[in-house]
Amino acid sequence: MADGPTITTIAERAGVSIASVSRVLNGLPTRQETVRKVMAAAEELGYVRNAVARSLKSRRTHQVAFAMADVGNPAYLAMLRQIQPVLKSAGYRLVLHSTDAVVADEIDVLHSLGERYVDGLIMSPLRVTEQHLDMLAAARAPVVIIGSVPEGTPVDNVRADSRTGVKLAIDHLYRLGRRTIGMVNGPTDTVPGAARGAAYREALEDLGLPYDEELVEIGDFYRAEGGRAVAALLERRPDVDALMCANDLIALGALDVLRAAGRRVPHDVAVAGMDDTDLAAASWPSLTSVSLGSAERGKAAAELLVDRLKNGDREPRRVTVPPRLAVRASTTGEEPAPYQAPGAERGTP
Amino acid sequence: MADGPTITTIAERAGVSIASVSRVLNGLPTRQETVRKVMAAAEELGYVRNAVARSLKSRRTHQVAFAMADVGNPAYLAMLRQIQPVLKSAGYRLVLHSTDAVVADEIDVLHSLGERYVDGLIMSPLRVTEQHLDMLAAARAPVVIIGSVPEGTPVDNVRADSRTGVKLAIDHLYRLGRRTIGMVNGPTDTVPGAARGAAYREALEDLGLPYDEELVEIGDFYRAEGGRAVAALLERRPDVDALMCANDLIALGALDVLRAAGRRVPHDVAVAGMDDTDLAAASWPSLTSVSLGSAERGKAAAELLVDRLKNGDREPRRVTVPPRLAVRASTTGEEPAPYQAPGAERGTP
DNA sequence: TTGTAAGCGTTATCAA
DNA sequence: TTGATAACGCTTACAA
Repeated sequence: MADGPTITTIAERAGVSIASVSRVLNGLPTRQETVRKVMAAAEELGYVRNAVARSLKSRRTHQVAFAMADVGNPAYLAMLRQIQPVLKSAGYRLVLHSTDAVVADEIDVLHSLGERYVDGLIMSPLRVTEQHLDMLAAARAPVVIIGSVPEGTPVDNVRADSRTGVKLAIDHLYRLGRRTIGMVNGPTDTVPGAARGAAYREALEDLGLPYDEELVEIGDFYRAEGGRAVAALLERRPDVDALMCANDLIALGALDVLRAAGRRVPHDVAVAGMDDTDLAAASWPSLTSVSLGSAERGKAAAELLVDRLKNGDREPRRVTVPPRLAVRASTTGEEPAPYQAPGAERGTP
Repeated sequence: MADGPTITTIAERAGVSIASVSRVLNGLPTRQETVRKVMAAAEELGYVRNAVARSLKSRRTHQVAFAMADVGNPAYLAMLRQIQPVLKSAGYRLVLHSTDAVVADEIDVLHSLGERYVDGLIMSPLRVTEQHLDMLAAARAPVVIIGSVPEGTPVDNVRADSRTGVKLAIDHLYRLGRRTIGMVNGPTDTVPGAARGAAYREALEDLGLPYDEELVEIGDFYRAEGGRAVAALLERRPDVDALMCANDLIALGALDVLRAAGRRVPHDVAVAGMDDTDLAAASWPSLTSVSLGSAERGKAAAELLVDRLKNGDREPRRVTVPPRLAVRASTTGEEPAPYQAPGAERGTP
């Protein structure tokens, strides 16, 4: 942990000026003999370039930040997993910010761009407030937002399409012959809750099915809460033959409760989740689930940012990632063969 | 995205020297009038300190790196989730490195400490090679290793105890009356594979049970592979009444295959996994699983590093985190009540 | 081809 | 209490 050598140390050792050292290190035209001497000295001293000093001079840190509410959330994790390699291969390090779903922390991150410790930022805010928009307009580094921003906001933007996602699932249930399709949602004062609730209603309308408030139950985006909500729904409407759950955890809660109630899935009640997390493939029966393309959104966001860091100013771009329905046993009854490898699973070590 | 103001800009605006600006900004004793002028100018200009310049001067970046094979791996994710808040509250940013299980990449990360873009590093290497040890001895910043390093290695070190972990599970199975306990392991040329295989053998010995090679099957740490291995084992030893699986994915594969074979879990065959991932609680039947304390290890590592960054040189410290057995239905047959909230689940948004 | 020197934006020393 | 100035470690004109 001794103090590292600098170009000055090398210059002395090699008997040349620091300018020559720098030139050699950067591959600029230099006399062969000088190159040799400098390389030898650098080698002997175990020289490594000081990234901070380079950044100060070049005004580039080769770092990019990714800010989201919580890495533990599978959706953000999926984004992160795609963002990382894109940045890495473009030569950027990744700085991770967890904002714990606190808006003030998000604003903080935007503000901290002024410190210039990163060249750009990818942010997936919970919701975009007025304050966000103000800060975005004044941001001191390029920002890519994963989520929706108003037309005209001067940032690149990647969005999901949860409305179409819900529709995919509802249409699927309808084609399977289900006509009494309930909805188990999370709080409707959240962005996803509101969007998914509205989408459910629209999807029914498109199919000519009546919207019935009795078939809708609001809980929270967790397994136990989801289970409770499903129990209440079943109590009220024992004739329900399908459940559209606003996320996978709620759907797992639904499976718990249906099993306890002696209802067979999908024979009596078909169940669909959303987000297509690892849990969907792990549960039994495995869970049909709508993927909103978190992985793709992460990848797109990283690519947009890298592109912008190359080409300073172009028009802000917008990318919308289409949803995808992963059909599994909880609606069709057909478990995949046990030996068939599911997607990218990860385990020990 | 205009070029940000610097202390020079402020100095001009306030009609004072840059030294005064710096003093005010750092809360050093200054005349009230000067403070006012400087603060006003800083405010108007929307000044934010340049972190890079500060770092160059102070030789501290307030950044810490965490390097592991793959964030997608639940064990590393659990570490990350604990590391993040510890660092954050200590005033450090987190730089994330995924090494993709490539040893050269790990060495690279160690080498890059010389660039001084971080004040310290937490690393969870796959295995610690000679080269690792050489680099660690010469590391240009404090390092905490999650994993085992030889006695005398000059780094703080946090380790799990997989041997005791396996023993916990085997003892549990034994107490439930199982006497023909099979082992489904991953490759034994990996560190976890070797350790868990050896621990299985020892645990049996401790109980006075014979070690029988026929009861051991090697596959890989994935669900499909695990299933295949279990099928082979069942074929050879249909009398097996319990399966110790080297991780949760293997255990899920075991559940798949046992179900397909018409064997009831746990009535005919009890199943235990390892790592206690989210999947263990999500599966059905829910999975008894050994936690090796990834979360605790992450937390301990972060705390060790923060402590060392405060108190330059103290003796290297070693922390061992004890394993814990999460008992669930795959061994006891008792599903938790559906309404009972499982651990910290995360979902939408 | 090489060296001198300025400058990136700070902090910190030293006189005034 | 303040200002001029020298670092921090690097890149890059500009001169030699």
